[in-house]
Amino acid sequence: MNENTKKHLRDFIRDKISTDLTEGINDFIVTRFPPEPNGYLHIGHAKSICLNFGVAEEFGGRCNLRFDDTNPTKEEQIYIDSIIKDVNWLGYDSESNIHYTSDYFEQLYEWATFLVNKKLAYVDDLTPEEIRNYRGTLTKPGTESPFRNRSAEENADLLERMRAGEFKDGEKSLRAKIDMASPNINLRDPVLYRILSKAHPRTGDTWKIYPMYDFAHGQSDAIEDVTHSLCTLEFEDHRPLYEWFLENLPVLSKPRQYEFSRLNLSHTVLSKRKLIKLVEDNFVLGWDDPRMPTIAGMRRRGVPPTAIKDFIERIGVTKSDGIVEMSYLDNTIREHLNQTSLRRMAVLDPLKVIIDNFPEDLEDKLEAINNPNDESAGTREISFSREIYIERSDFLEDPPNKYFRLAPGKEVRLRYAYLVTCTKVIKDSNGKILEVHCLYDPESRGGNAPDGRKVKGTIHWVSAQYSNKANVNLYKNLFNSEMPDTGEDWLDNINQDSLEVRENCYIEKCLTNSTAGETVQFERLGYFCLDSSSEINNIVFNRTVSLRDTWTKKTSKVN
RNA sequence: UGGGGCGUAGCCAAGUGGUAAGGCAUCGGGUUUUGAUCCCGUGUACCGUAGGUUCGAAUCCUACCGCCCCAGCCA
Repeated sequence: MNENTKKHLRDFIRDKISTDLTEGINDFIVTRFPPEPNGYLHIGHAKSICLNFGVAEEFGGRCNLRFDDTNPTKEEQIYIDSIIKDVNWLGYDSESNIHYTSDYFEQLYEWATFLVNKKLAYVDDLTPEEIRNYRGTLTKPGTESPFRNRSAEENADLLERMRAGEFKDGEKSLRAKIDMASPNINLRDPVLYRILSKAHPRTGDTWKIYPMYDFAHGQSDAIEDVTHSLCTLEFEDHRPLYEWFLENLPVLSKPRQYEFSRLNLSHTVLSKRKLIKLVEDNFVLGWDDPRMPTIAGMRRRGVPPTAIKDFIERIGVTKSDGIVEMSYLDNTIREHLNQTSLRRMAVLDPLKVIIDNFPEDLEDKLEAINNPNDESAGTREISFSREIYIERSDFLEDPPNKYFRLAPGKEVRLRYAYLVTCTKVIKDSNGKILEVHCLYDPESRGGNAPDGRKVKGTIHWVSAQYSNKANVNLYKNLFNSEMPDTGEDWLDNINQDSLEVRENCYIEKCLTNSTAGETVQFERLGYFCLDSSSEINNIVFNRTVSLRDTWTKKTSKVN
């Protein structure tokens, strides 16, 4: 999709920004993507990334990458690094405009003392458990803390001593003085600062207290002159708090928060807690396991970033939460790869075919088209020989009607090579087919017979002599159920067959020059790319996504 | 049963008072040296339900129903 044909994206957020611009409420749009560096980015984050960076691009504004690093107990530098890499890979500038909430710790602290002096915040001695009990429930109002009415002077002193590290974790906290009876629980004197004796990845040991999300986010937006703070639906209840801080603090700009629904994808999980579980308990091989819905996993699987962006654009931005079918993502990936990927041949379940009337020592070099959708991709040479491999599923001794492949006495086209007819089947004592013998039509070089006879079936093949061996990883959905995320037994839904390793595959010679990340099509099979672990003596390919297959769909329906 | 949201075909989603876009999937058909791609066609959506206002309602009003989120010193 080039600039001219690219459709104009429209949704309630872009509509709002449009009118804000035309009505002069803003003259420059600033958004931000605010990940907490406590895990790898996944496809759900991609939605937020594409929205925030996309909107900034479309309206000529700016999008800040801001690490929301207010909780050192969970955050790590490796996550910061991975996030920068992933955002960049998606095609957005993640390096020249990086911000950290921790850069604002001093300012945030100053604002905390400001609230203390205005008697809008107080130091509470209640323990976390007591605070919970005092908070009330969804239907019962909370109770005010006995420490709620300390003097500004005492609070200022206590806050200073909290910062100085005079108290143990959990011993005291700073709370906003709002309304313990509010029907919105977020307004029942939310905690602003907690004591955490934990070194921070960036600020080290300089802080003993750390701001909570609610006290940090809106103010950070204000500091960065963010105009539209776009977040997911679960923060809707926090908006009154977000605004409360902006109204009661001497901030210089007034960002506005807008909420959209987060992405739910079928047959996978998209919560960081669950993804961490999959990694740490070795249900997958790591954050970048190709079965993971992480950006890193999809990259390793061979998914192009443009396909991810396109998918995000297709599903739209709304406030209604639904679940998008994984097949929709797969389909979008296929669509992109179909246009761009080079065609190659590989056999993943080899069955040897011997062409009895083909010269024994001849290496017949044939011409094959690299990409029928892109003439500029040109052609390549592939070597044909007397012994070749075909897919075991492309031969049937007793084929059903309309089986357009190889069978005894039947003729089939070997793609870009010759027409061959099966003459003999060799089996072992158990009846397993060991090899198949054929005769070829020497006049059919390239695939067409001079007499013009029609041969319906075309199958792929690889020369036994002029080829390389490889391992191929075939991936399926990580979860069997459509919505594994519901319920405590989500791990029971894991698909035990999500990874199938084919160790005896043959690939055409030129595939040895592949590089990781360059996805090619194995004709009639699907899209594949070299795995990052691949070595010259141990070539490994990953299946990105299969080709659509109406044949097996049709035959399995009959059964 | 406190508060905040959401309910348009299997899925996503336009629509903002004038008589239901589009994409994906499905199912047909055509082209094809990938059973892929491509092309053409294909959907009685009681617009959550029930009332009401109106000449006219998916759009406005009322009530009800269903689903999601909130009781971390997580974000």
